[in-house]
Amino acid sequence: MANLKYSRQREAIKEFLASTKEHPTADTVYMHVREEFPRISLGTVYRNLNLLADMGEISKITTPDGGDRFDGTIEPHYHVICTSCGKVIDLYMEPLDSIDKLAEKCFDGSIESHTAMFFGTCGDCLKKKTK
Amino acid sequence: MANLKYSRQREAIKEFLASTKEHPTADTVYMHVREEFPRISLGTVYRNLNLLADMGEISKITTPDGGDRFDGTIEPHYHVICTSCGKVIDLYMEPLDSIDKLAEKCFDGSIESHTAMFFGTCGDCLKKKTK
DNA sequence: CTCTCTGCAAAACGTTTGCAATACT
DNA sequence: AGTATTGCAAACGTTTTGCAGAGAG
Repeated sequence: MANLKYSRQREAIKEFLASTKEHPTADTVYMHVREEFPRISLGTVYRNLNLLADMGEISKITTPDGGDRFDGTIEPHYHVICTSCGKVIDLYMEPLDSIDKLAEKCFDGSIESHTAMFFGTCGDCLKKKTK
Repeated sequence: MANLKYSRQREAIKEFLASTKEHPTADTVYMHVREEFPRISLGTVYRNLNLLADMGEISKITTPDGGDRFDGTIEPHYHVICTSCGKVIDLYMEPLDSIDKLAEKCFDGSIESHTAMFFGTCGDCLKKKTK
């Protein structure tokens, strides 16, 4: 894990993720980074996204509707998926660490972490519905 | 949605799911149902799993390590994925409805539901580690 | 010089779909 | 008879991988 060499492509991927609040798919990252590196390949994008996620520098979000999404921040937070427009939205609320303890009581084993994801209608879509 | 005809294959799929506490992938369901219906196709298994999930008769579990899993019960409960053996284990704890309200306070929109999934080491794997 | 990283293309993987035949009502 | 469902095979979208060459240390 320490045998890591610098790569401009990886840096660009990281920078792009840091610059957006969206939660791009690997393909979207590819499209954008390609503006700076026209010859970059999708394979390289995937390799670096996985590498960065494994190193804990970015996070990988598994969604129920196929196609993982990536998030430039590893600050603990949750996500809401808008059931109307499909957007993935950051939800900064206090980490629900307590539910791990709750879960542990009901589980034959030991809980290390959790993920949670919310479904609902985002502000923009709510407005459109009211019209 | 009301134009639904009985099918022995669908019934067998439902029965198999009801008979197991595991959380089989579509392929595992296919393997088992094939014992009774040797000519059933994977496409049919997928079509029925999705149909049953849409009707709310079974549930579909999205996991981070590719390959959805299916659960014969729709009773609200959570799941733990063992980081050691990969098993998906039922976790019956009081539904965390309160976290929806918590989330709503931090969200510009309205929350309808949530999913949560835990990661940890199951009892069996803990024992093996102790040895 | 060595070892990692890249681009490319092919393959793997899980899932969906079009079609003609079959089963249900 | 009419229509939902099936088996089959092909297609799909996403992700991974093998390889030879380029780039970093």
